[in-house]
Amino acid sequence: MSMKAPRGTVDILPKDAAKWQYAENKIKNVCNRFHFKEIRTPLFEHTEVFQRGVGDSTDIVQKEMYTFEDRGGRSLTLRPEGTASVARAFVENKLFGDPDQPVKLYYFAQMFRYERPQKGRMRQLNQFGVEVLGSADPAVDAEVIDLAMTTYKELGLKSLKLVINSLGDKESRNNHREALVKHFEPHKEELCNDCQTRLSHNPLRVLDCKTDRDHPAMKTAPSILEYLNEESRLYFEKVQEYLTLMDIDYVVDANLVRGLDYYNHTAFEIMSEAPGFGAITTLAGGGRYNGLIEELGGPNTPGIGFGMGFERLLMALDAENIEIPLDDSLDCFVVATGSDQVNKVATKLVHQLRINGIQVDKDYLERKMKGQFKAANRNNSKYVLVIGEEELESEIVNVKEMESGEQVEVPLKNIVEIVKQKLLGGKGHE
RNA sequence: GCGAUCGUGGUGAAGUGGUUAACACACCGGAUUGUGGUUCCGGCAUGCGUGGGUUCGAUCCCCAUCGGUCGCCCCA
Repeated sequence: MSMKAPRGTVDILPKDAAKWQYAENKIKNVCNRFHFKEIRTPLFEHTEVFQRGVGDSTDIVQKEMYTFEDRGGRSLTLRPEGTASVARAFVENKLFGDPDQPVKLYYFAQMFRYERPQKGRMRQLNQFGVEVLGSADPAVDAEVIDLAMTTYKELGLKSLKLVINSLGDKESRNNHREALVKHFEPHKEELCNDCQTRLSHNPLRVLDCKTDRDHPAMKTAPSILEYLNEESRLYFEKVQEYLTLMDIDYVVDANLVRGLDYYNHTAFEIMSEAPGFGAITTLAGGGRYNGLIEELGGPNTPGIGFGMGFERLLMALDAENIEIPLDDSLDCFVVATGSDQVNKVATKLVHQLRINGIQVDKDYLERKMKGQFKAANRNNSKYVLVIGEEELESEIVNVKEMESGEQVEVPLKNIVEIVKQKLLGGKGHE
């Protein structure tokens, strides 16, 4: 086999696609109740959107982007995440001028990151995400977190852990940054290579390092929480108050540092604690980004959002053995054997049933009657209609209920009506 | 980018330096000349990831390459 899907991509075949649809519908239902509206942005953007939106110092921009030049010599990039695109769309379409503020958006989108694939990490991945633009109310932070937790809970997940932190506002961040550099500078030689560069570019991420996590200096490092100014501290407290009154359990982790440059104030991650989930446990991550819109040329507008990995969501459902209710039954299968004329009548019958709202299929491989019944059986068909030479002549069709094996004769012209009645009479059909 | 491991038919999987590569499931057909889920019988046509090398001979040995899986970094 020479034609293969590119590395890090997968085909989602019908059996799995049904699960995706199920989860998507559940999530859309939650979004609707939270009064979020869908937004769809392009699959690719000018590279600059991500360089400025996500941040030049991030791993995503530095080594994970699918960037290419189009025929006009423009540098374009397949989106590696959702927030920058939505922010760009917000600015470009002047949504800040919409009387309905804040603007509450959600999206389902493919993302692309050039990485080595492994469990829960693909080069093309799917995310459900949410962005709220135009409000700096801590209740919005709580609402966004609530939305994420609600979707997980309604899908049946139980082993969840919500971790939150505050990165503070610009002033707090700068003060903390200085303190961090001062703290780690004397130990610089003892830290790993990555951390040595992090120290100058983004010292916050040193705290996140797993190689040096046991270094003594790590434990005595200044916590961001101690450097929050009054305003930032109060903000963070408010967010926690709201979470508590909504009965959302959380853990504060001062070392939670999100990888993207644009975050400030609230940062959070939701992880799965289900056994056998694999090395990667983060299901969703997000945070507040109050300077981003301005950075992209819009007015000073606060924002917050999260991205939720769809593949990881399905993995988590699997890890917790949550059955997804899938209806793979078929209303009706038309079995036809005989002359060309029989096939014509059968084809017309199938069409008529379908336009009358009935789910129907038939054989297209010239199988024998037995084979056609097997096919009907394989497709969990509730009813089988048999048409052959005899039926053609008498204009009476055999309607067989597969489960009971009962069979009745129905005049061809009444068939749609009768099948409809039977399906409605039988319970469980929607 | 680094590391480990694997790569046999539609699927799951045995296997060996040497004329016909098991078995199971699935699928199709027949027994039952127009009725399924059980049973029995039969069929499934140059194939052992790809390219080199060693050898009289390689699916099996060596090298390379591609790909899958898992892990590191980082993240969804």
